Amino acid sequence: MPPSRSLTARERARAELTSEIKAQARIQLAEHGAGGLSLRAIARELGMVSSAIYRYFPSRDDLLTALIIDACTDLGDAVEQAGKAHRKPRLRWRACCTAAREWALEHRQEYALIYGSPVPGYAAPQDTVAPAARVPLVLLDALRGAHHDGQLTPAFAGPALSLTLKAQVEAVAEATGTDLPADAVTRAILAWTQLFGMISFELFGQLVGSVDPSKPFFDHCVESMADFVGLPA
Amino acid sequence: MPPSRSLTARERARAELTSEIKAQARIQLAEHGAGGLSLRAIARELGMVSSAIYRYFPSRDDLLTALIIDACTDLGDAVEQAGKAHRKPRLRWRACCTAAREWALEHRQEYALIYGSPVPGYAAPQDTVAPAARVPLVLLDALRGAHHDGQLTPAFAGPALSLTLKAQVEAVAEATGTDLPADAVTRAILAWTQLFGMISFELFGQLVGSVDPSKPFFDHCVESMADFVGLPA
DNA sequence: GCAAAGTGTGAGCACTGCTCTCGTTGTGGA
DNA sequence: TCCACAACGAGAGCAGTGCTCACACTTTGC
Repeated sequence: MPPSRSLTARERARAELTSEIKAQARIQLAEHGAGGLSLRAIARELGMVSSAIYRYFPSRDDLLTALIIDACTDLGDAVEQAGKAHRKPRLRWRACCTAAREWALEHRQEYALIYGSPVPGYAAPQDTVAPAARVPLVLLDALRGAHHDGQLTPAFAGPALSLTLKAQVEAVAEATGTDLPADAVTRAILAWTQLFGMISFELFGQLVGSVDPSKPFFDHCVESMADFVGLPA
Repeated sequence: MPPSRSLTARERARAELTSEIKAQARIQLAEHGAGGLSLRAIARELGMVSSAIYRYFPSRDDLLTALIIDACTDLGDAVEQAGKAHRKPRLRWRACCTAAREWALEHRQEYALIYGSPVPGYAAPQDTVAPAARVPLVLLDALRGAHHDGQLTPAFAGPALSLTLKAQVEAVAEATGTDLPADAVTRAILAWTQLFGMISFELFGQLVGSVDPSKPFFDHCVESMADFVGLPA
């Protein structure tokens, strides 16, 4: 009975098996995609009976949800870490975008889990919203750096914000604790959708007939959008 | 034995049943999503035995592929028709973008089929590429209209195209038979990825914490991107 | 008129998610 | 130290799936 020092044997075993299941699930995910993920196959591979899995995950969808959350955190870590490596806002922006794409290329099925179509009757709305929000936060942070240096100068004025949009965006700014003007936040969200639109198109094969391989196009867009949001060269 | 005038009774029956199957499939698709599409359930609903379906579609994936192609054509029709309703390039651009979003909102599961994660070990690459290319073609066409009037003036210069990208984009221009400069085509592709990135984010629930409901944001982005590609007001 | 092709039937295989019961085993309190 | 209890794994079983096959029956084209 370890009072504070650690977990009981059973708890350790549980934690270990839980992550073993998830690891095996990730393997199957990479091989057969989200649709081909089978609890029975995982159990078989782990040398246990299928019903035992249900001691750890109440249902297949719960396993999927756990994988989604893990994937979000993993992607968030990758992007955050890439951002931290640079101080100059534009370099930071570049690094974040590139890191997102590279993570996606290395974890195709997990990316599809997060940004593809919601697989079941989509199970996981709330638990995944916080970890999924990390990437746009990092992008906003790059903008904030430039803004504080007085160097955030959008490439062109652009249309004025409607009242509803302005209110929404100001709520976002408040929630994320940023002091960027509504206009800049809006541009950042636009760039965010562009970034993941581009990555999704590349991964899901929508660009095959046109700009494929897509790295040159991707790099160009990252620069274009950096100009668009107003990051100094 | 109708020599030229029409199809034989069997052929008519076949065509009819084929589309009945697809219709029932679309119903199930809208209700349970792509993962929940069941051949047996379709057969049951149509009052036939499940194995009979295989006379019409060799496999579940083939049915899915047929649905994807139908969805692409449907979306393409909607966007093209919306485009045709306007002569002024910017209005045309607006109409196309809005039509794409509205179609997506009205056909969520079918949209997910086309632009979501490739469901199986993705089955359908070649047959779907032509119909899927129609939307970007319509967008390019709006640009072409402005270009011919000498009114296509991008909002800012933007980064220069790398050699590889330039070559790729010129190949796209040639393949689509447009005389737009490489720079304009690149901007159009960027806008295309932004458009569908935004729609996907809205449909797949990525915008819930931020700009939701998304119409104001969508409209703003459409205008922003119209400025970006250089469409005159 | 008749062989051939097309079509619906029903049984069956291998697989899935999930539930339930039944022994076993580790846990924490008395 | 013992013991009740919770957690756990095993195995059978249910309902559902995609898909195949041999079998009848009907339409087609020569």
